[in-house]
Amino acid sequence: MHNPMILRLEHGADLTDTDRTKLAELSASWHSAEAKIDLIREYEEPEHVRIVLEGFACRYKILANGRRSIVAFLVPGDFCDLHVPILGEMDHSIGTITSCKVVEISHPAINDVTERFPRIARALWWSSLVDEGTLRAWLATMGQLPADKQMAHLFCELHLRLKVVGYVSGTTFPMPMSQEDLADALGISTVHANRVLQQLREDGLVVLRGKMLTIPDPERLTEFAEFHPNYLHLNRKSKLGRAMPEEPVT
Amino acid sequence: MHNPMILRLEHGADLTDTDRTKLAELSASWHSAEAKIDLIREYEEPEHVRIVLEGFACRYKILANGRRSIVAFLVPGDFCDLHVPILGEMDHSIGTITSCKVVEISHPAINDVTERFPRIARALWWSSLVDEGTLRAWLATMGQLPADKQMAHLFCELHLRLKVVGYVSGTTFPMPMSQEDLADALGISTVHANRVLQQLREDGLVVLRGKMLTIPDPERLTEFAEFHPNYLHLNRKSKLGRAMPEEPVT
DNA sequence: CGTTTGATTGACACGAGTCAACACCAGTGG
DNA sequence: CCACTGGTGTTGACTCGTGTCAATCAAACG
Repeated sequence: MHNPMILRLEHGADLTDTDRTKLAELSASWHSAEAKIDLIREYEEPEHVRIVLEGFACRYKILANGRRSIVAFLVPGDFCDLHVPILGEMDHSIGTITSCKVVEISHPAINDVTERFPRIARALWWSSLVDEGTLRAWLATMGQLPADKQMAHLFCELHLRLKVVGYVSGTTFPMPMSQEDLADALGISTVHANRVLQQLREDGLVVLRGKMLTIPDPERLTEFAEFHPNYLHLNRKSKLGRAMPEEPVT
Repeated sequence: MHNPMILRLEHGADLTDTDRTKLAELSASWHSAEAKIDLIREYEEPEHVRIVLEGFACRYKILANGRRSIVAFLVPGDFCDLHVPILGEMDHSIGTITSCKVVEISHPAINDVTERFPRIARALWWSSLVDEGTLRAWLATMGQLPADKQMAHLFCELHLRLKVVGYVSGTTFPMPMSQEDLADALGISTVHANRVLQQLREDGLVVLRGKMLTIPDPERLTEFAEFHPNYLHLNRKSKLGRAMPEEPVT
């Protein structure tokens, strides 16, 4: 099963084959989105829930001074707007970073699924709560850690999240964010993002070639970043150490 | 109806009298908690869901360097750990700021209510999603705004949230956080928090006497802070302008 | 009343922002 | 095929917001 959404949701509930089949069915028809476009904008009230099946995107807000603040990265398998059926209006925008494959599911379809498939409902609930935990972790690191550790923390998180959906081979994974994206996510200037990234490379903590990032010594990076993955709540499955099949994905 | 939880949840769903009665029943038996103690600690798996009926508390994380990061303030009517039934382990701690009245509801009781009272279920879902929106707003302001605007933004938010639960009279409301609390929430040093707060007072943006904060000119403060309350998703009810009864609470 | 916690102040250091230039592609079009 | 372009990454010089350390003051408290 290569569907990243399903791979991820497995961590949120004990899915059955029936559940998986239903999820696969839901994500069968996707459409493409270009890189660097908005999928949804703040104040809109989207008609459906979207899932990123392939590619990278981000949640962001534009502040009054014109600056962009990225408040989350979306990787394959992530939901864009599970909250919309309840909240109505978007309180942030979602934009693609790379080109993406996106699934759209109507609200009625979501309601139907959550009513008929309680384990899926639980997994969606879990997914939303993990997003919340991730926000808390970002807030804590952004508030208290210097920029180099923040960036290292982000890389640790991406490493783990991408491993879950099978995008990591060895300790190498795609990291298509530009330095501006990183800067907007960490709340620093692009110039500073550049310097911090250089420092991490000089120190041998990360290797960045093309858009692929390699972590030569994950333990060292984890310690440096003060990264504690508990907020991702992946413990339902075995430790992830090498428990996940390492299937490189194009 | 003076129950702050109910006042708040009214914004998340169209509650009926039956719903309100049930909610009142759930929060009938509370217990007191002292100021400056932990209600729940990270890594624990609490047995029940807690609600702050009276008093102020905060969610926080302690980082490896020993610093405390406050990632949310809890005001009367807020839930402590709605997510625990799904996530299991806490990924942060909750500590009181003032003494509090706290309600504890067992997981089975919560499950029972959400199954039998769909509007309440929807309101709880809403509550959790608003928490998430608030985290996004904090992350954006913390990342991009200077400390003085951050603090002003926090005051605007507290003003509105407390107005919903009837804790605002005129434009004055309780603000019992110490400067250290504010500093830990904004990710700045206590010294800087002190100076920023002084500046806001000098500029006449806020008046702080005792533990009561007054906003002489809400519009001016809102503009200064670049505060957009859309992330609190209170629009279900009328504008809140003076729609809320102004009932000062001790 | 001493003791303690929280608020305030000053001097100094440093992380990070800003501005501005320049280098390095990849894509485009003549 | 090669200039031109725009996006991205890189670098240096200077400024400024904030942190740190340390001392003092004020108010709350047992």
